Amino acid sequence: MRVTIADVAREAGVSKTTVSRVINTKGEVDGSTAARVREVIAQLGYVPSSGAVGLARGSSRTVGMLVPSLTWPWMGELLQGVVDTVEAADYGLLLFTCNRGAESVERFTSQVSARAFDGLVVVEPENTLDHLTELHRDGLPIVLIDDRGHHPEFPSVVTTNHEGGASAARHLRDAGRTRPVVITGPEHFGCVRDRTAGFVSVLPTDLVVLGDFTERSGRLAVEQLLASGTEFDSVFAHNDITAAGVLRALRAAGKTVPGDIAVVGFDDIPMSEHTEPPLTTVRQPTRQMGETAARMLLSHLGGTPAPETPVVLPTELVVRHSAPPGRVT
Amino acid sequence: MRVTIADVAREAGVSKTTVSRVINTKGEVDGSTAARVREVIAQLGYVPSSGAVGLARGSSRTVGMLVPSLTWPWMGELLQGVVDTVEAADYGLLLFTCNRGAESVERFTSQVSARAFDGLVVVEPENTLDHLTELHRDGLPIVLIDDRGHHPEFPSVVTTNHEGGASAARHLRDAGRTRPVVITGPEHFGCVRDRTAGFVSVLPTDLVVLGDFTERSGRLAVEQLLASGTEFDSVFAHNDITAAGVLRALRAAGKTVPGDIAVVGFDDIPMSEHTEPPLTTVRQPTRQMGETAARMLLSHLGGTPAPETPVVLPTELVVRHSAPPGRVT
DNA sequence: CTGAAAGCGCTTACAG
DNA sequence: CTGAAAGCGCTTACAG
Repeated sequence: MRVTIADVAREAGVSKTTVSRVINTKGEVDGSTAARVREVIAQLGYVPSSGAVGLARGSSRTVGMLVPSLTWPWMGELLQGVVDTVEAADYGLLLFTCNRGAESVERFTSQVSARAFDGLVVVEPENTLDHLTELHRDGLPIVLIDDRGHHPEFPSVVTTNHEGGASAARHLRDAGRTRPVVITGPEHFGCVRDRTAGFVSVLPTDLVVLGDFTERSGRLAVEQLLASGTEFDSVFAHNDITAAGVLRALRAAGKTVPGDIAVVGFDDIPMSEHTEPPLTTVRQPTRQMGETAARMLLSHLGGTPAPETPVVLPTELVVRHSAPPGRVT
Repeated sequence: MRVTIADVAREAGVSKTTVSRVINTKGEVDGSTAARVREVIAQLGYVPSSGAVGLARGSSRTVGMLVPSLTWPWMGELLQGVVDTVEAADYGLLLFTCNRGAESVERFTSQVSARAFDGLVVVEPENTLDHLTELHRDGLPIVLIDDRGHHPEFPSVVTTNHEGGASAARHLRDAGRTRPVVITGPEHFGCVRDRTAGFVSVLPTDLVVLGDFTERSGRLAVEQLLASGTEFDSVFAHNDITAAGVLRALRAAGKTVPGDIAVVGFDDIPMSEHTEPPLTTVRQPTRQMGETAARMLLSHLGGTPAPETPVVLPTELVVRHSAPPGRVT
């Protein structure tokens, strides 16, 4: 059987209260008593039951995190940001995904509802939003990381999609490009509208192609543009995966980058350093967003009221060879 | 205050026992009684406390996972495999990292020791091995996913590193390559020794360069080989990141791939499809390894004894353009 | 400095 | 079909 605090107490010849005190270094305990208790703990291999601790203390010291998928290229950084912050505060992190349709949602519901955690960080909720709203109303602290939609009812962390698009446009304009193509993500996403709006506010264009954030959509878009004889001197893709497809299709068609066409992506995922040529892109502060969301949640748990408006973390243009600075000669 | 099972019982005019029964659909409950209870639950927004449930039931229905880093390129797949399996079994997943040296280990110790979970999946334990051994001896079920070391005392999941290396060599040999270079990872890793051994067992070579799994190490190795005038017609890199560096250095030096030099990597991370040219590589069944490890842990928790010997999942050669099949003409 | 006792929110024999 | 009561393993006033 599992060894409990009672076993330790008996073996050490003290009360459970005293054992609890030395474990939590709370209250005065005689030095030699404490030493003896610690010895017994080590000898018996005692570890407290977090369930019991949480129950007695009224808090689990655990936060939950709900993500749509763990294999998205920027998810690792985001997760690392959350985990680091949470662990530094001596909290645990309970991870959930909801990428399997209705079944996952149901499972999430039952698991999440078990209230194994004190608060929740959610990344781009899709079909779970209704449920989240309900949980939030019932008192569960929630922080969102979501560029795709606007959710004024939740505290959230976002990045500067509009300005990010604008920075890409300024960079291309300053390099002398005048005929840009924009390849977007799915148009119902808020970030997609913002990125496009920011871009065209600086560098207007009628060459806006609807994509879907896949490598294939970048490839297809370029192939069709070339086939139709459309003239363009640059591409702004709404994410790096799409930009990778753009690079590939251009190369296949014998176009040079950046000579014939300059290419700018969005995200700065790890791959983007290694494309050919390396990709100029609008960096999302992914890890920082994770850290910030976690910190907001933790301080909310600590009693600080959550900010009323979304916390905005700036994007940053990372210039590499696919769209170098200045005019290409 | 939080609403408890007692509140529900009072409001519904039944006992806590009855409420518990309808929640867990256990034992006979009158239909109309159950309906009323469910109504009250919904109305009050009641959610059970998992801490209390776990305490009463003697199990947390949660497994832990300890990883060195979340940003490694194949970690997403692995994690997804574990999470999917764990969630399908209605367990929760508590995530820990230990990438911050002694401090993390200590934190991990205290958190892990809190026994918030019934079992643990560990990916490449580094400095935590002693502690894990102790926990394991004290009765915590643990499953390892670790190619780097051999740990006969733990149940584990591994892949076929030796055969993977051999398959790369066979592929190059069959394509007529006779002067391969091997760029390894750090030599104290078991997987590194196995990959090299497998490779040279098929295609012996004295051109084995010590690398460290970074893109830079691939680049430097190629630059030095070229500078020294060493002749070679192919490269087997111990991971895809290194192979990406190899491709880059070759291109910079004006060598064609696969014309002058064929390149084979190891891992098949998402990036490898998008390198120039797309990378031929030895695929690790990363997601499957995660699934398998989780399944082993869960069935162990269910009472099935863990397998005595490591469970081996086969690698698979993925042929792309950096090393196409057959002889290059 | 130390301990007895109540309480955290559930589940589960046991009894009816 | 339903409920009273004990128990899960801790923490925390309260008393000494």
